[in-house]
Amino acid sequence: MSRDKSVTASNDGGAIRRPLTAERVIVGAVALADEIGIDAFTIRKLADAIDVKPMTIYHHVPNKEAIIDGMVDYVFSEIDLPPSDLDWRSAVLIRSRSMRQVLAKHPWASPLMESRTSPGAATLQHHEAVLGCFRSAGFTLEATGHAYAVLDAFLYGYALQEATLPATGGEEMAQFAAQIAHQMSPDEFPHLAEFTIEYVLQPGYDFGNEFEFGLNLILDGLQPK
Amino acid sequence: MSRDKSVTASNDGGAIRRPLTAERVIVGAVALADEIGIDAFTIRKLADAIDVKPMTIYHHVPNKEAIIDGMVDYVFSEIDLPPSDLDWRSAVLIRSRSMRQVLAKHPWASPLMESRTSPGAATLQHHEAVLGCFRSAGFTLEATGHAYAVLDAFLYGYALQEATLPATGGEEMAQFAAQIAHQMSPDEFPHLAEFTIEYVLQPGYDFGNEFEFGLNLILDGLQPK
DNA sequence: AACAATACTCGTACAATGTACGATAGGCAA
DNA sequence: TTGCCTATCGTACATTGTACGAGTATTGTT
Repeated sequence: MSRDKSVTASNDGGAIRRPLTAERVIVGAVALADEIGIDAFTIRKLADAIDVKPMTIYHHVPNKEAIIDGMVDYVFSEIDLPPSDLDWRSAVLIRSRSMRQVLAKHPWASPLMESRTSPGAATLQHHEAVLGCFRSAGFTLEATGHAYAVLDAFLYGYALQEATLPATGGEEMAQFAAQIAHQMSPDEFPHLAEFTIEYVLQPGYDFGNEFEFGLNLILDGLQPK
Repeated sequence: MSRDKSVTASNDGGAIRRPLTAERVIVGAVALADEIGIDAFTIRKLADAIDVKPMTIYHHVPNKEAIIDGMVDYVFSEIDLPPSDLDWRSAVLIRSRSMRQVLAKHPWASPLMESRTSPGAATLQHHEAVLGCFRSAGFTLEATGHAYAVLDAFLYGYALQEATLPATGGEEMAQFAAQIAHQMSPDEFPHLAEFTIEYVLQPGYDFGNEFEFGLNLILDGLQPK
């Protein structure tokens, strides 16, 4: 707001003022969304974050939708591809764990990733690699379709659930569950009360553990057919 | 549903002008969101849809967030609970299929249902019934936690995927896939091209079939422990 | 060196949104 | 009647995405 727009400053007053690029917009957008969430994410705040004025952004990107497309593709680019020199189970395990980690870092991403209709390059490369992993292992096209559908449904759904939790296993978690528990009477919801108090609120509980259980269950159920 | 709390049934100038209620707001909101999607859903459009002026709504509901909370709880209320007189597998199958159907009717719902922090009555009743179903079947608390986590991750994730598709198995579907296929060169993405052209675009293909496969795979992997 | 074309940056403005703040009108009790 | 409560609404304001065009810096051509 009150920044002196250095008309002077031959070398630009210390800060390098290289031209903005679409990529810098996207990277800044991802960082901002991580910080304040997708709902609070606005063009004006993004402009502040990357230190330009709002309308500058529109010279590098057509509109907000395109920014979100770029953010999604960026997230895809962060996910490790299944290594092609391993058996399919190990390879899928690796990319699945990586995907979980990435989606946990960007809680806003999961609902968007499956709902974009114009995939970027990284998105296509990702799907290519996963499909290739199954096909090379001898999965039929049908078996591949089955496998990919269940697996990704689980991964996206799990990310969705995990995104709600404050911080798995921590103090906030207990506080959160306790607040929920407070809203229900044990008479009306006996199983819910039991589950919350005698399981979720117990010291060792960590929702994160459910991931490996589910992932292994699904992988156990898949075969090349 | 068809409650009629008309204090005075006497006519009101031709059109029945019974007072607005919070429930009518919610029901109208769900219908409107089904029609135009959650992003386009605004208070003004909702007001038009239920034939009042925008600010009238705020006399029955504190704000837009509360409307969304109500919408989510309404969606939960539509899902069949697992019948308590069946074995756990059949009971869970029924509620899962119902859930899929309901979430397909309300494509905007899945990302919201897992991210609300103030559950309504129907939401609590739903979780109570599902937990009770597992517990009554002899599942330990831990096994119940595992089971519920995988299962719902799959259901929400599947709903997310299904929400993207235009209309499964139809003409639009093929058109959609063809458009995607157009964006990728078969040289760069051979597996993606193969999968799309020789499987997805094939006459008999219907993504909806993946649901039963995944659901059964998961149920097969669950046990009371 | 001069100058035109181009590439960026930004100020201003507008329509659409959520919603705060009353102003109103009808019903009912006294 | 008078006064109060409930439900509806008109107006207004801050916040959003972004169209338009005016500035400034950079580059290419001569």
